[in-house]
Amino acid sequence: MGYFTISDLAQEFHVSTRTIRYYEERGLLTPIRTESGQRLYTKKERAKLKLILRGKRFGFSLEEIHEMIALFDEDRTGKKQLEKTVEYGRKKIKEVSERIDDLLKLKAEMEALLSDFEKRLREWEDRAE
Amino acid sequence: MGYFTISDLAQEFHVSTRTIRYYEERGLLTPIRTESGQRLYTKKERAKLKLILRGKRFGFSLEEIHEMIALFDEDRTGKKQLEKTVEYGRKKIKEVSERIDDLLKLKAEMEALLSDFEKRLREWEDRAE
DNA sequence: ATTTTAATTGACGTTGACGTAAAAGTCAAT
DNA sequence: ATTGACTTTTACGTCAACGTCAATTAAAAT
Repeated sequence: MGYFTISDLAQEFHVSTRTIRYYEERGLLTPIRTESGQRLYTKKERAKLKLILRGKRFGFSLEEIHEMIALFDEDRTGKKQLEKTVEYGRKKIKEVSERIDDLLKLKAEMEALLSDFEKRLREWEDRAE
Repeated sequence: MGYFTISDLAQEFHVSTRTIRYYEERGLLTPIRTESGQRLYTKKERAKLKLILRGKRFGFSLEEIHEMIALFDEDRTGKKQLEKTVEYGRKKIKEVSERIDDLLKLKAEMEALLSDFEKRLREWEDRAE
C-alpha cells in the first residue's frame, strides 16, 4: 500500500511508461526499486510527476522543470541553502507571473478579434431580414 | 515604406532569418516578393510573427499556432465561414483560459512552497539570536 | 504449471524546430 | 566596378523528447 507501479502512474496521467522512464533518465524522478529491480513510486514521486506534466503544459523544458523540482528534492537544512531556495523560488514565481500576464494579453487579443467577427456576423444577419 | 526585410524582423524580434523562413515553410507567414525574389513583410505579416512568438512562449506548437493564425488569413466573407470562425475562436479562448487557470494553480503551489521555506528561514534566524 | 500480462534494459527510429554550411544572386557604398 | 553585406534555395546536421522494437525476466491470472 502507498506505492505505485510505473503503469499505475502511466494510466493515471495518460503518459507512456517510456516517458516516465525517460524522466528518470533525465534525473527528474527517483523511484525506489524492489528486490528484483522493479520501480516503485511513492506519493512524493507521484507529486513530482504531476508537477512535471503541469510544467510541460506551459512549455517549460524538462531542464527548467528539473530546476523547479530541485526544490522538493534537495537537502535544505542550512541557512545558506534556505536563502538560496527562497531567492530561486521568488525568481521562478516571477517568471510564472509574467507568463500569466502574457497569456492574459493573448486572451484579450483573441477576444477583440472574436468580437469583431461577431459584429460582422450580426451585420450579416441584420442584412438578411 | 511600410515594408520590412527579413533581417529587419530578425533583429526586431531576436530570431534568426532561418527561423522566419522556416515559419514560411510551415505556412505561417506569407511575405510578398520583390521582382528579384526577395521577401518583403507587411505590417500584417509582422503582426503575425509577433503572434507566433507569443504563442511559442506558452508552449503552443507551430501547428497550433498555425490554426490560430488562420483567423487572420482566411477569407471570412460568407456567413458559414463567419460562424465557423466565431465558434473556433471561442474554443481557443477557452483553451487559453484553462491554461491561465492552470498557471495560477502552479503559482499558488509555488507560493505555498516558498512561504514554507520562508517560515523555516525565520525559525533559523530566531534560533540564531 | 503454464499462459498472459507487465516490467527491465538497450538500442535504434522519429518528429519538431530549428542551426549551419554551400553556392549563387542582389543591393548599397565606395 | 569592385567590395562587402545581405539574400536566395538546397541540403544536411542537431537536439530534445520521446516512440518503437527486441530480448529477457518477473508477476498475476487461470
